[in-house]
Amino acid sequence: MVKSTSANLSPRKMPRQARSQATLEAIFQATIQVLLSEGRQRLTTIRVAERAGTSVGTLYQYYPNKQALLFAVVRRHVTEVGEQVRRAAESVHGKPLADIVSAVVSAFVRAKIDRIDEARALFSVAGELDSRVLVVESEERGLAMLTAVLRTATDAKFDDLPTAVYIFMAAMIGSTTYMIEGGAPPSILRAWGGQLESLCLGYLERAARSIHNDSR
Amino acid sequence: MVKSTSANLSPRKMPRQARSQATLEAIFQATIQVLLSEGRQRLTTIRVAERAGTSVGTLYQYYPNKQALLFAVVRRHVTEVGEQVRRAAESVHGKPLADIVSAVVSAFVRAKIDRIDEARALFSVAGELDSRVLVVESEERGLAMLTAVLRTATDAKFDDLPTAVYIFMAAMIGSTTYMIEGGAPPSILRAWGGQLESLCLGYLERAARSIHNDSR
Amino acid sequence: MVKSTSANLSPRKMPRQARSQATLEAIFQATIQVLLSEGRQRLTTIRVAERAGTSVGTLYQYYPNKQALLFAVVRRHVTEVGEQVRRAAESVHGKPLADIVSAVVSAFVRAKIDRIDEARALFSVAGELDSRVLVVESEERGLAMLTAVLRTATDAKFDDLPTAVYIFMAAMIGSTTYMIEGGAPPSILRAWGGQLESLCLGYLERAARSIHNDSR
Amino acid sequence: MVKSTSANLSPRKMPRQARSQATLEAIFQATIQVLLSEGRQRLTTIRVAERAGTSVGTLYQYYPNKQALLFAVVRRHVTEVGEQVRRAAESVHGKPLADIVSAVVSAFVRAKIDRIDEARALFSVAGELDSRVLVVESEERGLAMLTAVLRTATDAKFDDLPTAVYIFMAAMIGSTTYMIEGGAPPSILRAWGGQLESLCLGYLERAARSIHNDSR
DNA sequence: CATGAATGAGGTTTCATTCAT
DNA sequence: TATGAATGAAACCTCATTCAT
Repeated sequence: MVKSTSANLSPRKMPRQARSQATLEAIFQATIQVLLSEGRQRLTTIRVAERAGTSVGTLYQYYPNKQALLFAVVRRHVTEVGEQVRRAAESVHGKPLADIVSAVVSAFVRAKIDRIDEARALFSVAGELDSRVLVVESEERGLAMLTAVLRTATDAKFDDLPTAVYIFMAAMIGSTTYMIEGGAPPSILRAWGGQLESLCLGYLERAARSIHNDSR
Repeated sequence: MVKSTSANLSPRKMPRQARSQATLEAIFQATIQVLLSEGRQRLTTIRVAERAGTSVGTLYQYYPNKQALLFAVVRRHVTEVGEQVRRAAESVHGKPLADIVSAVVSAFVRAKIDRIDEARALFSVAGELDSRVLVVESEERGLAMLTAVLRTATDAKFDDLPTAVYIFMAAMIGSTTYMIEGGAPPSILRAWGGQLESLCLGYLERAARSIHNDSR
Repeated sequence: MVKSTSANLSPRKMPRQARSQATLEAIFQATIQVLLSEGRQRLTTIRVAERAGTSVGTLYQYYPNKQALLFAVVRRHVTEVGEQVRRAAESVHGKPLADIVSAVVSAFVRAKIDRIDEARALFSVAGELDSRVLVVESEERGLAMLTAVLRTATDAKFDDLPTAVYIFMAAMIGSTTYMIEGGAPPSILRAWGGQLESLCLGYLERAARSIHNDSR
Repeated sequence: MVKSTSANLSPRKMPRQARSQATLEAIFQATIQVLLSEGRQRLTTIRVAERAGTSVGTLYQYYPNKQALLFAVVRRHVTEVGEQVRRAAESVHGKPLADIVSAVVSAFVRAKIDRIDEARALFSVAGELDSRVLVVESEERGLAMLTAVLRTATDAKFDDLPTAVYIFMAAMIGSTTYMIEGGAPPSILRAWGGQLESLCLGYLERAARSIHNDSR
């Protein structure tokens, strides 16, 4: 078995033919499905190949080993969610705090819920050391991005911006993960966007010396 | 869905001899240590026994199977953290919201940080279905407890208490998990109690029709 | 009583490639050989695989577990012996008692002796509950078959046919098993067919009201 | 584990104190009970000790190893059954064939049925090499004994006495084993003595030059 | 003597990975 | 390229036996 060295975790090839592309995607989706239906412990290469409608041999043509498969699932998820949030953040540069929080939180929640299967599958892999690498990378990009946009808020200045941003992110990501994974009731799931916005905004307002503080 | 055998997850015997008691505890601690140093995937019964300074055979005298070992770790953690929070909550019945949040949050944070090894170990097992059972149970007790205490807050009434409590808990547990697991810098770790209190209180004040709302 | 899991005792796949077919048969024969040379207690999957010239992994591609291996050996033996006897019995419908007994007994003895390795191997597994299932099934078919043919005997009618048939079968199978397993001397082994015929015919004549009883 | 060398199979001590005697017997009976209720594969020393109401340690005070336990069960059974038959045979020296067969067969059947638990338990151990040794020994004594008594039959002389005796024994023991183990219906079980007598006598009369052959 | 905790070899089974077809 | 049979290391778990208490 391949030990968790950081080598060899990237896909083997990016095939140009359409058929190969389809196979690759089928394997990718199958990985998620097996993770959801069987759990991390029962995720085997043969099961994935079967669910994808191919054979193990073919699977190994695209991914050098099993870790790479998990890596791919995690990477795609965090990349895409990150991308959605980045776009939202860019569109509210230089707006008031409430607008920024609203845009960022709702983009995040939408992205997660659109990919809820991926999110849950990812969770069962969260304990894995190798997946952590990707998540930490993405976390750093997220912190930088949020720091940048919050600095432009027209109506709030933060004494300790790094801390505020960290808590913001922890609240947004952590509590959403808790909810998705904990099997929250539909009523909560529906209200999630608004509640999370309230949670984050409530915190950030407390953390900011609001510019109009005195005029209240 | 992941199959849940649910068979025989309770410890095999509670031995009376002092030697046995020590062995039992050594195995318990070894499980946590191996989980932390090697991760869930590399947690093997032999490795646990070795780290505990015994043999596999002995391990199996106390736990009927590997799942039971994990079960024991998770159960003890959630039980003890839950207990700390419960005590704190009882001591602030009928106090103002800020006091309640402060007491609950700081009890939770203290309990988690006192058991930070257990908490991290628990995380790498979070994906396992069997552990979920315990966590869900404990969640339900937590919700009931928080609902009860928040109802007694002298200065806040909630239109939608169930939702507010759920978000409160998700924020408290979820973001703490995120932080502990994400490897937060010491500066954050130190500030955690206060920040988390701010996060939760900010939210709950927004969610409450504050009694003195008008007099502001 | 011995617990009967009764799960998954049928072979895993019937492969089409010639290589696989050969492997399957090699494993089958190896099971018998190991049973004979080492006994049931020392029949291990690794030993079987080694003797078959393959690896354990391969063994498990064909049989889902060890029980299934034993099951296969027993099933094939009782099926084939049963088949031989059935054919012999059909060929003597409507003949005199002596002819019927002669045909049935000699077919049985020949079938057993032709497969004497299987027969001995089977014996060391006889205590196993799962094998009993098959044997009992085959016993029932045997009783039905013998009942049918004895009813057509031209020169004998039985007051209590069910009992007579049962004793006939018990004598035929039981004493042959005893002999094969007890390590009878070659002289006995050679004479077995005739002696067993004598044993069974002696009994059945006593059990029948012989039609020509009076004219003797 | 002790390999099946023929060493060390005898009980460790024959205790004189009554309490020890009782313990020894309890272990003996427990072995049979476990064999019947769990099967050979699940016969473990701990299970036997528990069922006997003692501890493994104590068990090992009386038997040097597990094989010795099985050995003891088998030995006692074959010894006692053999003894019953021997007494019956002695009582019919110099009597007619029918009397001899009747005495021997009914003694055998009675002895077996009186110890039917032992008989069944013994069966699940039959495949074991070590038990075979005892059975073969006892078989030899049996053959000698039956040869001796049949030679005194007043009304029958055998051309090939060794063969006749062997078949007699195989029929008696083999078919009884088949019946007991096959789970014969009660009707058969009740009729067994008479039927078996008929079986054996039918054969032996055919095998003998009956002295009064001419006078028929 | 009795107990039962401890040991660890050995058995069963799974699964990532390779490679001949 | 695709397939899936083969491999064997490694995981889980059991149990005969010993020995300190």
